[in-house]
Amino acid sequence: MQKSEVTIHDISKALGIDSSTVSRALNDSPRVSSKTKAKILAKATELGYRRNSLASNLRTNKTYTIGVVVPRISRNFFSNVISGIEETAYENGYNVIICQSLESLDREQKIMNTLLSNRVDGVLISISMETTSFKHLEPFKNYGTPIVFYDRPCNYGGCTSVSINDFEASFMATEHLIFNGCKRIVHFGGPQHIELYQNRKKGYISALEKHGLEFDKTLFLETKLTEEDGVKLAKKVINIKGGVDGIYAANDTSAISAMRYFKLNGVIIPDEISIVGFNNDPISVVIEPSLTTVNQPDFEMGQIAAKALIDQIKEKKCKTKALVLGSDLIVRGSSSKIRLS
Amino acid sequence: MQKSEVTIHDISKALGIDSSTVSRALNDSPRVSSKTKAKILAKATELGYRRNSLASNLRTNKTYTIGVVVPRISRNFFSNVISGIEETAYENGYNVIICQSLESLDREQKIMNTLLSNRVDGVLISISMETTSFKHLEPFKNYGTPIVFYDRPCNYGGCTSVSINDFEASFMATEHLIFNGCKRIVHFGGPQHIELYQNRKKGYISALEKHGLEFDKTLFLETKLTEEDGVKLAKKVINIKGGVDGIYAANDTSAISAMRYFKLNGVIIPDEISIVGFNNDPISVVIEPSLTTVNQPDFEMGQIAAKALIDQIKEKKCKTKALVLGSDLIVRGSSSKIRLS
DNA sequence: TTGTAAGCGTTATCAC
DNA sequence: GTGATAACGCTTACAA
Repeated sequence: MQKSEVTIHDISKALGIDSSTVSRALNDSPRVSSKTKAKILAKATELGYRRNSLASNLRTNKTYTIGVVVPRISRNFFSNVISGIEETAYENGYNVIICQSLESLDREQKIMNTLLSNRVDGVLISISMETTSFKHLEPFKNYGTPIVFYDRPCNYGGCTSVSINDFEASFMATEHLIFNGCKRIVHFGGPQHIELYQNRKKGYISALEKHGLEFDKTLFLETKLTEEDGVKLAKKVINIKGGVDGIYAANDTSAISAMRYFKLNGVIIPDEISIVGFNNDPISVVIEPSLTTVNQPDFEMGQIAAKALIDQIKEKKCKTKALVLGSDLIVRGSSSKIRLS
Repeated sequence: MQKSEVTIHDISKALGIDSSTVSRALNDSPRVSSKTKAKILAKATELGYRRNSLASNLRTNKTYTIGVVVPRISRNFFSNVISGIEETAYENGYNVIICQSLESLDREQKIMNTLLSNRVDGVLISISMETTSFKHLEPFKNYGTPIVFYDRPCNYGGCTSVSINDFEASFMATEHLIFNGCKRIVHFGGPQHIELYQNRKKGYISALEKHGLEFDKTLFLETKLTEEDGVKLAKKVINIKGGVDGIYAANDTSAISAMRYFKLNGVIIPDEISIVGFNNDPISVVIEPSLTTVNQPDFEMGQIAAKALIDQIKEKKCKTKALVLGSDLIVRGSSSKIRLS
């Protein structure tokens, strides 16, 4: 019931040892004899001492905390990335502070301000879909606080980006539809100021061209790829002149939402329209037919991004511009002319 | 390119105004004339000043940060709770630091230690499935740092718990199966040292008894309700002597996993076995047949828990022991003898 | 190996 | 309304 805040000075007084020695002992410095170290540690636990990180961080100008900015933690892909980040961070003695931008630039700016004020040692960020300028990242440069982008790479200040090869993955996905006989393939694209979605579009176009299919602008539909967008997109697809026999969506959320709309409206998948998504969301394997989709190494991406950031915090490593991970297409029922379970 | 850390002293020097006045101005104290306030603010932005929260927090012994401990952020229910927490926290000027226990007591203990060291102003926690002792919460009492439980209530130190009425929800769910003609209903239960799962079991038993169905111990199956558990449970159910015509699962994860196993093995749902889950996971509406499930006000739960905690941090409110929210059963195809979409 | 003393950046308590 | 000064709890030269 004591409202104590036991400090090193309390331990110091209790033992008649100077607080500097206590500090050293608690930090396991080799400059303290093991005898006194033991005495101090014992007293510390006895009194219920807990280091005050605030004071310590202020003094050392290190927080051992990294900020993680994520568009939306409820997306399975991102929550797996976060788990990977946490794993690596904790292994290296870093704490993680997670913030959701909810795809809003305004929130993202506020978040960056708080992270700055809290003097995080580094930031891992997947920029929001609204982010077009990087002004809110500038201050970090001045402070020498490293930033690493994950999933959505950015050409900014020579920062490292960790992602998959979106062009190639997109190319594969589109080509798969072509191999399955699709000739009029719609692409559900994301905001085109985001490099990631540009690359997915480019991969799509490139695959079309390789197979002698001309890129038809009316078959490219740009949205934020939310569940609501999925329904709107599905409606549009149904009304496209000349018909559509395939869809390559830049995420599963929109693909699944569209699929559900099609099913409710009697459009047979994959017989009438084949669909390929992106992210391998848990729903993609449950929906019927199951959704063909691009699988990314999400957990690993988190680990690698965290490792890269920590290396930069320790400034032992030179910055790698881009770390590119592999990905693979998981073929399921939604894209095959023969129905699979 | 400057490696500056602009402090109030820099502003102080630049203007020939004492740093204490600068501090007051930056905190919008009424004891500074608006003229000097304007001058200081202008200089601050000019120099790119950012408050050092570490120093400020150390001095004031307040961090305006609350720790959130969550079993697993990838669970839709929890990520929605988190969104609710963040919303309310930010509105009230609090930062949120999210930590995953991954249902491990060991991790939970480590997390609590870090939160303590970081001197969070309060903690919101949904205890892990392994948590049987509360020793790791003790230190918070000594520091006078309030703790609020959410989703999984606990009788500990007079702390507030925010949850739904699990007994009632469970009762409803089970009764619904009975109304649909089920006589041999299996319950997929969670760890019974957790109050939440005790209450769900009690609700199940109570509903059975009300309708003259005896509680059969062999129909109660306790696991951690993971996806893997769902498969194991489904196998067991198929082999239960005397057969089974209904399942009430304490979460959707296990229910959905079991459903998928049943479907692959030719067990027809709901004709042969009706199923009801818990949490209204996004998958529950996509799977076929869609899953009848208990819907909880997740986002709201987060808001309310955060509000309760913040009130206690400000010590303006007396502690309410328990805050109980409503819930409702969403009836879908998995529990009706007539198939629904 | 241990002690002394200064300081991290901010705010609170006095004065004036 | 503003200024001087001490203090929050910890770390780290430097001294002993």
